[in-house]
Amino acid sequence: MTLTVAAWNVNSIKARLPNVLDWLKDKAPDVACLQEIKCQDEGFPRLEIEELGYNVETVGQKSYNGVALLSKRPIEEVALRALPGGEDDEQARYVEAVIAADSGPVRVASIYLPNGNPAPGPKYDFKLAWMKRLKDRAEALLAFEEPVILAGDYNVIPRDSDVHDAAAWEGDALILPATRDAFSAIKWLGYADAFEQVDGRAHQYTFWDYQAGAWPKNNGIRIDHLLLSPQAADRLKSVEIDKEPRGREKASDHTPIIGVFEL
DNA sequence: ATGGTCGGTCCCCGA
Repeated sequence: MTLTVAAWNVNSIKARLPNVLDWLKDKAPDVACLQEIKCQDEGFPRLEIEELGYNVETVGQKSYNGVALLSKRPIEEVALRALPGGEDDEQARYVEAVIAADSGPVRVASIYLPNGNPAPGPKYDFKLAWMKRLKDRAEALLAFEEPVILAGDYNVIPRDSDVHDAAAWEGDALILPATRDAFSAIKWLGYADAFEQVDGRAHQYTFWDYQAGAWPKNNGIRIDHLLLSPQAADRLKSVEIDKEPRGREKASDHTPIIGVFEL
């Protein structure tokens, strides 16, 4: 059996609801990790999404951030609603759950990694500290030896071939060497970037700024990723960036990435 | 080019 797992930064679930519902009906992913829902838990359009056959878990926040995890399969356990180690971190950026797939438990996290601009500065320090906490959690998860899919908006451009013009992004928190090093450090633990695992693909993007005609000019960046534990990477069949939602009216500035697993 | 984009809001801030 296949399990499809998607990540999509929707940039406000309320502003995006018709687009999100259309996309869920059309693509019907088994699991959808949403970021930047920009609402509190009680404001999330839970009923409309449950009607499409999803179990819904949210970690909401007023105005900013907020993540959701939607699953057609039963959610056995919500393991975490925040990354450990952030005693004074109030930002809603992480939810991790165990999904009951046909092959057994699959652990999925919906991740909204801090943007970090301007860099240097306190926001960039917060980004790097958050990435260290994510690395620590990713390392702990390897001990379970189960399929783990860390899906979301990482705000990291991994390679120069993941941006239309790397020079235009020089100095940005999404591309700085320390940002890439922190992202690589998670991969070196033993996690695979699902998209990079497929050879020969470059200059495919998941985000295009609303400004300056970035979408029609295809001035994009690839910052939404699926990181896979070995047990998930072994079962990866395909991964695609679904550009259709970005071309619609009232589009998010991000578009979904969808992984298909034999799980 | 003299603006140039959104979304959520105490009318600017974050992306």
